[in-house]
Amino acid sequence: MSILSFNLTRSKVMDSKKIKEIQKVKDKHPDLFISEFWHPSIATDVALFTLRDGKLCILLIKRKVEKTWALPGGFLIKGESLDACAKRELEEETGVKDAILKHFKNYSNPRRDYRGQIISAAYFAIHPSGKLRISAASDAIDVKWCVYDDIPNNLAFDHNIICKDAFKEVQKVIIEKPQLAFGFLKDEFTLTELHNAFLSIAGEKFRFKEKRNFRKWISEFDEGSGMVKETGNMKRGKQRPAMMYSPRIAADKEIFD
Amino acid sequence: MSILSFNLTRSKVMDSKKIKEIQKVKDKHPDLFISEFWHPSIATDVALFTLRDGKLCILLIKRKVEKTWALPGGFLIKGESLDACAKRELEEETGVKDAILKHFKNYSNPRRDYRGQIISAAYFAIHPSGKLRISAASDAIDVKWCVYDDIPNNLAFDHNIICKDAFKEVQKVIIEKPQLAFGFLKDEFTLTELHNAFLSIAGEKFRFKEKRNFRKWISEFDEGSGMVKETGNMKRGKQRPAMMYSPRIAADKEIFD
DNA sequence: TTATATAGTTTTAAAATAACACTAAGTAAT
DNA sequence: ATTACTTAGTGTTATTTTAAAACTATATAA
Repeated sequence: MSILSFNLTRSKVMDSKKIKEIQKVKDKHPDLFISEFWHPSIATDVALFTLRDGKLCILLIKRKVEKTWALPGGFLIKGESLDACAKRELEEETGVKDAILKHFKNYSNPRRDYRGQIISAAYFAIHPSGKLRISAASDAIDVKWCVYDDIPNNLAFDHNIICKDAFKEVQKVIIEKPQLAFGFLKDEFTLTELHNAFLSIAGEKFRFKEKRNFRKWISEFDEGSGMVKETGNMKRGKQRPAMMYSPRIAADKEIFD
Repeated sequence: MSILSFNLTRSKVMDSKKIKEIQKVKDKHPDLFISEFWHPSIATDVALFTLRDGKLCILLIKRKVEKTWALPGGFLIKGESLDACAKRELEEETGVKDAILKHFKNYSNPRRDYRGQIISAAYFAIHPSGKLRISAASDAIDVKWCVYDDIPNNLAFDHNIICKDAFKEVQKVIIEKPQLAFGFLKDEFTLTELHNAFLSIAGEKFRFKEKRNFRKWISEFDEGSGMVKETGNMKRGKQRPAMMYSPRIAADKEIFD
């Protein structure tokens, strides 16, 4: 199969200079060009959520090429699973290694990306804001936390839709698997902080809007043994100190079976 | 170690040196990356469920090459979305055009298919058994309905796992969105048939095991307007005739938002 | 006519949820 | 030191939802 026939997968016609360039890269990296038949590209996109000052925020990067804000993400590497790809992309762009990360939907409209047919396996991720050390990655010229309600409506590709779907998914999952809330918090937290996490994410959809009902539910969770345990430490601020807690049930990936 | 020596069979994520090397090539030839670099193959697999004599059954095909039973499915065609691919494959193999069809998980272990790195977007599908006209498709030498509990444990690739996951997903969805049960039934049905559908699929997980509680729930569903409506017809058998009903809420794809 | 099989109905007990108001322990200001 | 203020923390009751239980009705078959 000649290199020219790869053009069939592209809308633009290449000039001879470009063809030479391709040939060079192909010669140098033959195993990256093993494909004989047409395949789509496949990438992962990650909607990373956190809470900052009680507000739900999402991580956005500014794309080098299009100069528009977008979700972090990137292409699958040979020999890699999709989960590993999402984890790697997240690590590369944010330094986050231990986020809760879960696939929730594929986006495969053949015209969703102007560069060609690129299937996106979309993930949501959750991390406490304190631990983040965001570093602009190679294919990004800027990175920022964006309050969820203030997401610009012109994100790259279909990323506005992905953001909305990801948020809906997080709302759904936090109600089905409340342990997910720990993902937003640090190792130790007060019950008020935990309650606020539920209210910030699920809002009206969360059953226990009242402090007392919430605390009762938390303490009776999982056959009465409780969802959290006291750490013995107190959080001291300008008012009455609050008991601090840590999860009794792990918040990591096992909550997804 | 160069990119060239990267081994396809290794499951581990590339180390940072390799990633940097690849990134360099990507940076140097950004527009080549999409269509020219290595891509995985992508396919859809469909777990098609139905009820036969009150028993949950799944459609299996016998693969021409490996001579093993497997789920129907196939490769994505250029310009096609994943949903369209799953729908097409299902139509080609079973003649079913109007099944409920939903993606639930990706399978992307790089060694899941001996032929190479093939990502599978797995779907579950639901259809009443009466309407099926199964026809052996091009890459299958046999097709059959298999009682779910009797699935052979040596299905092709990771299809045993996909079957289990699909079943768990159907159980979960039928409880969250009870309209899914209509997918197993014909246009008209009795309340006993509807009840049996819930019990056959969700079993112990279904809340309304008792006839009277089930009927109350059905009639009060959706703000008291009821989940079904009488058609005026009666089902006549060897015993007392039963009123027939049809869905008041559509069972089609809209139930998935 | 009688036996049998499935259709169809109502009430009560138990459990889960929702609604409700006050006391406790710290800080900041006077 | 007293007072005002802010957040932490706790029990009880009404309401709603769910679970569990027995009997009558209508057809066919023998």
